[in-house]
Order: sequence, then C-alpha cells, then structure tokens
Amino acid sequence: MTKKPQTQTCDETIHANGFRFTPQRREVYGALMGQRDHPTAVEVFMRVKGKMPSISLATVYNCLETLTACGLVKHVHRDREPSRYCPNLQPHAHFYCDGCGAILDVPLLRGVKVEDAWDVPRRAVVTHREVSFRGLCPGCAPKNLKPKTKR
Amino acid sequence: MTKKPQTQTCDETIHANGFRFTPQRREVYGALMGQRDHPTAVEVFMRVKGKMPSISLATVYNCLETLTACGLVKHVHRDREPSRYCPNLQPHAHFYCDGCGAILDVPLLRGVKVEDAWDVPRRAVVTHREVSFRGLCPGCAPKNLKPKTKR
DNA sequence: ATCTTTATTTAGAATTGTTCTTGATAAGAA
DNA sequence: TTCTTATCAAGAACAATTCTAAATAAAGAT
Repeated sequence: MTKKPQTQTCDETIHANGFRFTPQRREVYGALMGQRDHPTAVEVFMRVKGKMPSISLATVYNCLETLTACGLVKHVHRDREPSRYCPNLQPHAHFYCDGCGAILDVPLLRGVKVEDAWDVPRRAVVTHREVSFRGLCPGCAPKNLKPKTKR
Repeated sequence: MTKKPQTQTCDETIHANGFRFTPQRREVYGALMGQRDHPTAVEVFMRVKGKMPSISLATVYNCLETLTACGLVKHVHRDREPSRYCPNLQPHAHFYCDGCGAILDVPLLRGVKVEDAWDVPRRAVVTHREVSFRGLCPGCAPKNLKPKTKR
C-alpha cells in the first residue's frame, strides 16, 4: 500500500491505492480530521451519522479500514478495548491518562530511534514500532498528589 | 496489588495478595513457567487440560487474571488478537516476526528509561510503558532478502 | 448518453475472545 | 466438625468486529 506523501491530497492517495473517494469515505475522513482526537468506530459513526444519516456502522468500519490501508489514518489499540483511530501521521506514542481518560499524542524526539533503547537481536529487521504510556497527565498529576475526596 | 519481590515464591505472593494457591492456579502457573513463551488462554487451557482434564476454560481465564493481578505474569496484547500471557517479569518489549510468527522478548538496555526517547509532557507521570516491534527475526530476515519460493 | 463491469454500501447475521451467572465444591477459620 | 467464603465448572451472555448477500453507485466502454 502506498503511503501518503506529504504533497498528496487524501483524494489522490486513495486513488493511488486503487480505491474510490466516495462520500462515505470523505465524511469518515472528515470526522477524523475535524476533531483530531482518537475516536472509536462507534464514535466516528455517531459523528458521521449527523451529516449522512443513512450510513451504516459496517460502512464506517470499511472506510476506516480503507483509510488505514492507504496510510491516511492509524489504527490504535489499547489492551482489548475498542479500537481507536488517529489522523496523526507523525511518529508518536500514546499516553493514556488514568485520571481523566485523555489520550495524548507523544512525539518521538527528533533524531531518536525507538529501538535504540532496546536490545533488539542483531540482524533482526524492525519495520513497525508501537509505544504507549499510562499514568497521569499534567492536569491530573497534581490533583492526585493531594487528593481531596480520594477514597 | 503487591508485586512479587524476587525473594518470594509464587505461593507466598499469591497469599500476600489474599488469594489461595489452588491446584488450578498451580497448573496454570506451571504451564507458563514450563514453556517460557507467550501462549494464549486457549493454549494454556490445552496444556493444563493434559494434567487436569476437568479444568474449564473459564477457570484458566480466572487463574490468569489472578496471576496477573499478583504480578506473577504479564498480560500482553497485540492489536485485537487474542491476549497472550508472559512469565517474564523483567522490563522488556515484544518483537513479532512477520516471517515465522515468533514472539521474542526484547530486554530494555541497562540504565535506559523508555520515555527518554519521547517528548512526554513535563509534569505528566508515567506509570506503565508498553512497547512492541514488528519485523523479521534474525532467522527470517536473510530468507526474505533472497526469497526462494516467494510468491 | 447508455450499457457494462466492478467497487462499494447496507442491514443483519455470524463470529470470536472474553466475561458473567449460577450452582456445586473445596479450603481455611472457629 | 461446622461455618464462611473463595473458587470452580458449564454454559449463557456480551461486545467488538467481520462476513454475507443483495442493492446501489461509480468508472470505463460502446
């Protein structure tokens, strides 16, 4: 699958991969790009349903899969929770806040390779990396140090 | 949940957490420790079934959850594939080989902090990290450079 | 423009891994 | 022992996702 070069539009990328840029795909992509967060398929479905009431959940799943295959969107997982989708194409990890449930994108520092911290077997070839953190976000960390109604 | 100090036995750790070390839990733990790989719940079930034919899959799930809660075993996830369980308690990542399906433990290099490679927001508190790699293991990487019957 | 071919959408059924429920069993405390 | 509670077993239930089949829409050919 051809990954999206920075210069291509979504439409071009989809066509370059042999798919059609249908209204459904446009809306699903728009729902991701409009709010650059990490919605589940159902959340995307609800967003798109407003503008396109006839769309079905199966179509949202199909569109998300197509967009993922084209490299326009990333499929992100946390344990076995419902999948989420992310329009950030830069190399980044995800930070899950145990306090408020927020999911933050954490950029890879410039010039750093993820596997440099790890004793990956010599001669193994790494093609994908996935990194996630859990903890308390800047907003929740202080609250938790001095809990008010903490039980 | 009390994590297992290096000096405690499995039995002691389980009791320290207020659980009983039942025959089922013993067998499930043994199935993990005997073959130090990354079996799914069903694979553990099949291993234990040999020694203890009356055990049920639900019990295997329960035992794995208890062992995980005690910190004796790690619950590992890859996308939405079936969960796997890992008895390696050292800090490590997982390497998934696309060639042969192997899952390798990749140790964290000594003295390194995972989040040093990432631009984690100042004042966020990181309590858990999960890292995985995908690619070709040392056995498969060379094969793939000169494919024989590759289609 | 019309016809043909193929991709896509839709709705609902099916699948899959996991969790829940219930009654039975077993373990530790008294 | 007897009581109390944890655990187990079997199967039902559940939730996210994928599949199926028929209808629709898009692109290419005539």
